[in-house]
Amino acid sequence: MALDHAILVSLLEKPGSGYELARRFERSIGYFWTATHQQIYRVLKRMEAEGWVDVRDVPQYGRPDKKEYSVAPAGREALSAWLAAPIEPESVRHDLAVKIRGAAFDDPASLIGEVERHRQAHRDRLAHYLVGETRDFGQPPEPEAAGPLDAERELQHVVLRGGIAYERMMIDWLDDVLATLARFEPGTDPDTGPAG
Amino acid sequence: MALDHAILVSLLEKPGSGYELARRFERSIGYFWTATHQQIYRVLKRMEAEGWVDVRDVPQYGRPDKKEYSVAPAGREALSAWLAAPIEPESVRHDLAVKIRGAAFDDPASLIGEVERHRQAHRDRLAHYLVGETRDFGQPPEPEAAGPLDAERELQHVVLRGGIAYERMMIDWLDDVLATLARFEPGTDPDTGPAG
DNA sequence: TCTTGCTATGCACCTTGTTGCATAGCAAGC
DNA sequence: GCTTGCTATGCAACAAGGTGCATAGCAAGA
Repeated sequence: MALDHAILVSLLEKPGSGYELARRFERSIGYFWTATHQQIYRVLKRMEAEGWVDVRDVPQYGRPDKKEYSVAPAGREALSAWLAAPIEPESVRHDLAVKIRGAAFDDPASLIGEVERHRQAHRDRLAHYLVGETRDFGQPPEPEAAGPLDAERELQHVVLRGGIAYERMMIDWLDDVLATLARFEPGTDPDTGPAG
Repeated sequence: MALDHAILVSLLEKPGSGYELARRFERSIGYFWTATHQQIYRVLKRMEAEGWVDVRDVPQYGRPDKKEYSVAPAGREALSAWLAAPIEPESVRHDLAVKIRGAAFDDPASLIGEVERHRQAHRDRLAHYLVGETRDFGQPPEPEAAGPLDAERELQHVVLRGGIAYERMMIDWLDDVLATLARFEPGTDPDTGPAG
């Protein structure tokens, strides 16, 4: 299970509470791994029991207290072991591709609106990534650290570049899909005919 | 749940047994939706109980008999309803991206072999797609059917083009990842130091 | 005062997905 | 006769993920 490891990586990048992790999973990490706050709290509890993370109660003023989690040595070891073990290339699940092939047995043209909606979502996400890239990686590292490479920064950047490449590819492909769908007349259900 | 609908689409393209569907999910459909034979048999059973599919016992010689499933009218309606309902853009889960960001806290260079393995898997899949594209879509549709568009064929092709674009994007990105990882010295664990 | 809304944590239940195993027909080879 | 291997279907148990709901502190505004 990689949710464990995604949380460990996030906590190594910066310790935080379950709530804060859930916010991160709506942003940066969430671009390549999704999780609800329920899953996160559950996994944190289990990892605490296994000694992978340490907890610290943090009193707060003006808002409820929180539990700040950080990675324990056993957690680092578990992450190292996972990094060293080979994993299978991801198994994809594209609902939209199922819909597109399914549209052949319904009305292809009626799918155009849905595809446009997805295209817009990918455009929005791309724009968001590009803003983040300029903000976080627009300038060269830090003025004083001209020598050694900052692994955390460089690797975060290459993952972000992957996200950007993915969104661009998706937008181009969805344009292709739209052009293909547009070649069909509305109401061309192969079974019920043009009249529905 | 889209597995139901993926199975319905596959059965509309061609009726078949659970076993045959499982084989398809290792090939064409499996490129954008994965399922084991266990899931398929379970879903087929449920869809049969709901009247979405019809079953026909097919005696076979030289091998065990099979049950051939086909889509019933209620199944077509369920598929139509799903096609008309908006879905959320997919939630991605990229283990490899978690590994890449995690490598910043371990030895980045030690991830090179794993990334190369994934790159090769994507090259293999791309080659496989391209062979299939030439085989199935290399020639224009059918000589006699020069008039109306074949929705099933065109939409299968645009989905395949999406798979091809995805694999090409991944290969390019993994080249970028490899170039990035190569800039780190082996054994540069930020905590244990170069000596390990 | 009451409501709204954000922060913060968590339980219970249900659905999905995965793993391991079991059964059985039939063919081919040793 | 025995084993191996492919076709074909399925159960049981478990792991993972998702939905709905509950609780609670605190601030701001109607």
